[in-house]
Amino acid sequence: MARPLSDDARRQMLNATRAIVADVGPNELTIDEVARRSGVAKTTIYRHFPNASALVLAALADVPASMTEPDTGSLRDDLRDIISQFMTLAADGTLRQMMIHSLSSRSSDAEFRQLREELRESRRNPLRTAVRRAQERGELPGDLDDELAATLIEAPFVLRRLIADVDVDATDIDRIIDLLLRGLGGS
Amino acid sequence: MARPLSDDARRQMLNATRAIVADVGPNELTIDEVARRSGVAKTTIYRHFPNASALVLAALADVPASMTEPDTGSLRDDLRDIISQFMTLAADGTLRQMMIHSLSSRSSDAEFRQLREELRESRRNPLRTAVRRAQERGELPGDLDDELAATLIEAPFVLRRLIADVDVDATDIDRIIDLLLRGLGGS
DNA sequence: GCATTTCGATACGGTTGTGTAGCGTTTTTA
DNA sequence: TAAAAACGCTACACAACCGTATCGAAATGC
Repeated sequence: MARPLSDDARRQMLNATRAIVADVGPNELTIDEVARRSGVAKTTIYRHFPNASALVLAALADVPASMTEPDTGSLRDDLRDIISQFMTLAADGTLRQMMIHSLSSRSSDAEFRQLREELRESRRNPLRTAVRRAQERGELPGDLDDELAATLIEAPFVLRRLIADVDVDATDIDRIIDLLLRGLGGS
Repeated sequence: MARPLSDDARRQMLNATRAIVADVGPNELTIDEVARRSGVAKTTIYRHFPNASALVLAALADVPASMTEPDTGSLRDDLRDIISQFMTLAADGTLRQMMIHSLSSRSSDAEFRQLREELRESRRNPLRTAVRRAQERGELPGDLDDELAATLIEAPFVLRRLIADVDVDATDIDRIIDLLLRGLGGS
């Protein structure tokens, strides 16, 4: 009937929310801080979202789904591509903070946990597919469990990038993939 | 000169602190809750410790250092032993909560970070040693980087036990170690 | 152009946690 | 046995943060 909710204000608060999440994580985010950083009044934020959880979920809703499945015909190249995508996606601190939060959050946050689960699957799905394709090509033994393989592959990268929070460059990726394929014992 | 600080009260509050940390983590721990669970008055807790951080550090001080280095003469058996030790140590939730906390904690907690670093090294040192011994025996190639190898080995276990929070039994350990040694590509 | 609703701003009550103060009681040292 | 200090208890001031209320000013639909 009258003045609609301002799209501009909405954008401002969502941007500020994303920045704060990437910086200190969803747990430490306060509405007051969003108001301060975005320049939007706190009361206005509450006109758009009922609480901080809804705000954070709206701000992060489109984070997953941005991973694509490669099909190069070579397992090594497929893995290289998937891991590179993941590293790019995790360059900003958001993924890391989301994971930390979903680990420590109490029971309630069902929706947040689901978001994090989508994220996990968007990372593991391409890995499993790549493994299965390699099995069909005879590059990998047919009795290899693709779930276990996906865990083994992603583990060192998740650990270094999301947990230890150290950069992983292309050289590191190549070395680790090489070891994974060959095994510690060498060819 | 007069009545000394009660050892009994100290034990009570440290026990309660450990229980709370294993349960909800250091971040969610409150002095009030420690007082409630331990039956010790809040004022008494402040007579023993200046703040919650000091209390938590005192309660967790002796957690690391409990890992021993095996030397079975076989890399596979050494790894089995190290990982089993780690799984036992991590069975109670304390390690997991400590890791989560050290990830999310703000700058300040330097001492806590150091505690976590000790923990990490107490896990990685035996791994590196086992790898080097295997290299000396000719079980592994001499040019293998033991830092990288340790990361590759520990990663899937840390990920499953501390991050995903799923149990890892002896069978899982054997399967993963087998894959690590052989590589995904099979013997 | 007029009613309606958002916007920014300030203020407020409620909640939770911190760390301290006061006080009567209990324990230990000297 | 007397001084000193811990103990438990209650109360308090302080700080953050939440979510709401109120207000004049600005923007929009009809």
